[in-house]
Amino acid sequence: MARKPANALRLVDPARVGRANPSSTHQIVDSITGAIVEKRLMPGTKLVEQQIADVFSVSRTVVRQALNRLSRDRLVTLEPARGAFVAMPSIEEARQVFQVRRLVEGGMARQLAQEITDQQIEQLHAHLRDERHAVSRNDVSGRTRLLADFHVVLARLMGNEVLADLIADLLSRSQLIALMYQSGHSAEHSQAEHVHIVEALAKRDGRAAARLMEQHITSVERNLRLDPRTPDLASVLKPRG
Amino acid sequence: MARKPANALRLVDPARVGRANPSSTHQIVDSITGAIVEKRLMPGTKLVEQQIADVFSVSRTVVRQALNRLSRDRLVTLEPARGAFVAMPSIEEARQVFQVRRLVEGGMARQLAQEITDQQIEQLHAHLRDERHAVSRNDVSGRTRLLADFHVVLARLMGNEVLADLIADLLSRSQLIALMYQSGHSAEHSQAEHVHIVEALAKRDGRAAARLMEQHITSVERNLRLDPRTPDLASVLKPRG
DNA sequence: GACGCTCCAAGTGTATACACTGTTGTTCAA
DNA sequence: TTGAACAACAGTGTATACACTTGGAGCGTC
Repeated sequence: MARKPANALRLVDPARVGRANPSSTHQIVDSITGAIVEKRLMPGTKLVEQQIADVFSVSRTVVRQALNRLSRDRLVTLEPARGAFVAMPSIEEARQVFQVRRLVEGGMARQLAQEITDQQIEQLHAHLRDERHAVSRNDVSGRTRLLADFHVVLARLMGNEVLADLIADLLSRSQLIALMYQSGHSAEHSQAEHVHIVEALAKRDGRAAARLMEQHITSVERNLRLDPRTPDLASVLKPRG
Repeated sequence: MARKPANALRLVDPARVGRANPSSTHQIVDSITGAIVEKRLMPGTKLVEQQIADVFSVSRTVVRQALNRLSRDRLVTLEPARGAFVAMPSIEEARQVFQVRRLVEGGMARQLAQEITDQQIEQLHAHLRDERHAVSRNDVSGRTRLLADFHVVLARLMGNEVLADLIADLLSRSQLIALMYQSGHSAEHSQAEHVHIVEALAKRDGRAAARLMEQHITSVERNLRLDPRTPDLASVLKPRG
């Protein structure tokens, strides 16, 4: 391997070359995604390219790629010549996302009930156990993740990558929405609903599974403060009173 | 309008400034999308950045943005350090896309039947007329577009932008799939199925609308040559014989 | 004092430079 | 003749330079 340096100066750390590249772009995307989901970056926050570049010691080129990718995930919005901002999904958009989720996940539950195997049901029970532990331990970030993962796990059981990606997408949007319109939904409640859904699946009752899934999503939505009478302005301006 | 040149040298055509910017990136995306959908670029074709840059007289920077955007639409795949290629969706992926479409569009039809207005039904009839004309005129590209648009029009009637975007997405993937696995589906057949769907919607029969939509999508899928026994290799190598 | 204007700073959009990767073709030894 | 090592090249990945836009502060005018 020891080949002579055809070029005297080598600006890139040779150790990084050839490694399974955690692609700095991807790393930045993950970092910002995490920051948004964990409320360290609030909706509306401006994301200045150079600042991010400095943090990660890369050029703006890479940061821009990351921001573009984030904008396709709807986590940030890009305003031409003005910059990137943490997305602020509107109430209308929030409603639409939940409507689509009812449609997609309801249908998925109905179908899954018809083809689920005993082994897969056991997987779901394992997941429910994890959820229950996180909830009882009051592990907030863990339980949030697990409660969201439940939906992706179901999608994966369908063996349909396209569907799983789609649902993962809707979920990340849901989480931004939940964070923006402060969800009052209790984790215990969600967890209980998940249990009911799995029960219906175990009974191969597609009708019930679909209905419960739709109710569950509706219940999550209803616990958001999607009230047009109190526009975001209110909560934004209030603190100054 | 005649404002004095504050800066002696102005490298950008002033006429473009301030206009509704057709954003060169977007223009490139559209161009390539069109070329793929209209079969001028076949699946697997390598897209060399500099060549595209030359064609549009822009830098690789802009081209890379466009390619990134296209890759998120699944129309091109990016292979690290190797380049961009017109996507070649696998048979498995094709099946999954159609399964998701049945799920989403079936559910959409069911729901739409419950809330559709007379005026919207008239809109659909108008669309069906356009389809029929294009089919009878043997306007291939026009009818392809209209037959695909039918599904997006339905989505838009739901007044749900998120859903409409989702379906538009699935459709563009379907079109690439159709083009890759040479669809033998007749336009007349598709058109007739659309008519049946609209009839069910007009009767507010959600059950039937959903069933017909699912059958329609299945019928389109069945007419693809999704046959694992004849791998793409065959059609790719044949021309050289 | 409100309005408009000019100028400046911060930040985005695009072009270009250059290091690095992957590939192909060539040379040479077995 | 085959195959390995190597050299050359085409093309991608990233950094950087610079033009342009936006927003706002300072300044003069009414």
